[in-house]
Amino acid sequence: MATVIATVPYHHGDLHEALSAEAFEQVRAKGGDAVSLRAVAQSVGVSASAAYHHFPDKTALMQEVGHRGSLELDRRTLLAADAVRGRGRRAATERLRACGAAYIGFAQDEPHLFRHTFGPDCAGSALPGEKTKDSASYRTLGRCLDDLDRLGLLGAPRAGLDLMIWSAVHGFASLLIEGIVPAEATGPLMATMVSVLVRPPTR
Amino acid sequence: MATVIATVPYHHGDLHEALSAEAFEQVRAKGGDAVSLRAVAQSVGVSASAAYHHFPDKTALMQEVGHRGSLELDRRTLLAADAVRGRGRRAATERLRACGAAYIGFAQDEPHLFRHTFGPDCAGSALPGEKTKDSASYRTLGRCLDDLDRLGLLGAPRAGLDLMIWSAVHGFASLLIEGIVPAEATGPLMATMVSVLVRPPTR
DNA sequence: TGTACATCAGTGAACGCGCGTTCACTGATGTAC
DNA sequence: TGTACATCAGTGAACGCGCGTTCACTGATGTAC
Repeated sequence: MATVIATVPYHHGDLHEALSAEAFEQVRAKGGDAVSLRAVAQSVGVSASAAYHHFPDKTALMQEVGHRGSLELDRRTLLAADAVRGRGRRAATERLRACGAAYIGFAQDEPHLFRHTFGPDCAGSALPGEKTKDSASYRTLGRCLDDLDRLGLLGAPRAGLDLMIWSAVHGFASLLIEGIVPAEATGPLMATMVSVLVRPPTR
Repeated sequence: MATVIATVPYHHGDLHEALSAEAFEQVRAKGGDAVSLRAVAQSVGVSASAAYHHFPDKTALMQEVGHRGSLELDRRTLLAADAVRGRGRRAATERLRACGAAYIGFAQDEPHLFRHTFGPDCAGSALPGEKTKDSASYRTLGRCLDDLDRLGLLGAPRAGLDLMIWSAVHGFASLLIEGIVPAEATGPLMATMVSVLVRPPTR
């Protein structure tokens, strides 16, 4: 019977990824302000200075966390929208509602991540080659509006609605996680949005 | 001719107020995260420990800053709404637009203050006897909607519109100050809001 | 196949910093007699 | 009117802390010959 001695290898393998993932997890759990580069390095089992071989400074690491956060938000909204099948009025309406609810749900489930992702340390400076403006979650909301538009259900001109609904959903999510607005208001808010945007059925 | 020796009095007069005002100013200029109790005390010309005769801890001081911030926001929105005179369709519509624009303008002019006021250090815990929910700026927006409603101009049921418009304005302001959405979009956003909420003139 | 060597990814000690908060203290104030 | 004294609002030194970042270094890796 051979004795196997598990050895921690001197070279990590993919320390960049490991640091980024650990930082993400710590931001998720404690919030961006409470995360230090030292703590992240320690959790990964590496000296703090090792991080400087992979990131120019702490800011860069934190920005990558923000990027991961927005990917997660994108994933959730897309998933919610795709889960609603059908091409009719009912489906298109429900899709918009579900997409908005998913956005808000992300903030509710992961408030630290949400704050960090849209906070001053991340938001302004998107990752190279990306403008946050055309984030996937924004585009997903837009596609829900397209569906409604195609069915002739929008009560107002299509242009500008993207931004309005994104603003409303984002603002509500922000107010919600700070306790300024109650979680129970989420359903009613999305209902109001729909009732304002979607023309009532002609019968 | 008498020589007047200006003496800094040992007792300050109103150190609570002075600290609060100085903290407000520093948050305004540098952002909440960059403000330390020590720096505030020093600016006022007092030892850091003196602050503890007036505030239980730093958090309490910062919360008071947040309160001042929301008062300023209230002041601006109210001022903007009141500046629009008249009782007709035109005035009511313009009043809503102006009120929303003032909210956004506050964020734009004082991003640090805006972030701090609605940030996790302040928002949740309102000052005793106050629920942030019925903040004056929220109520001012609501009164603009009331005006429109009274004229029969709302295209959707009145209930819920307050929250929707507040969310939209707040969300847009948040996205704006993080550079995610351009300042030029402010006008179009408010135009979209109006076009969505206000029934077109029957002619 | 074996060896010298350049390269890269780690280490750990140190620098320099500012922070919130506590503590024993002292100077000023105003009130009771 | 004068004085003793309790009260309150200051002081400044110290505690204990964790932080981001730099630096000279060393261990592992892989490639050229």
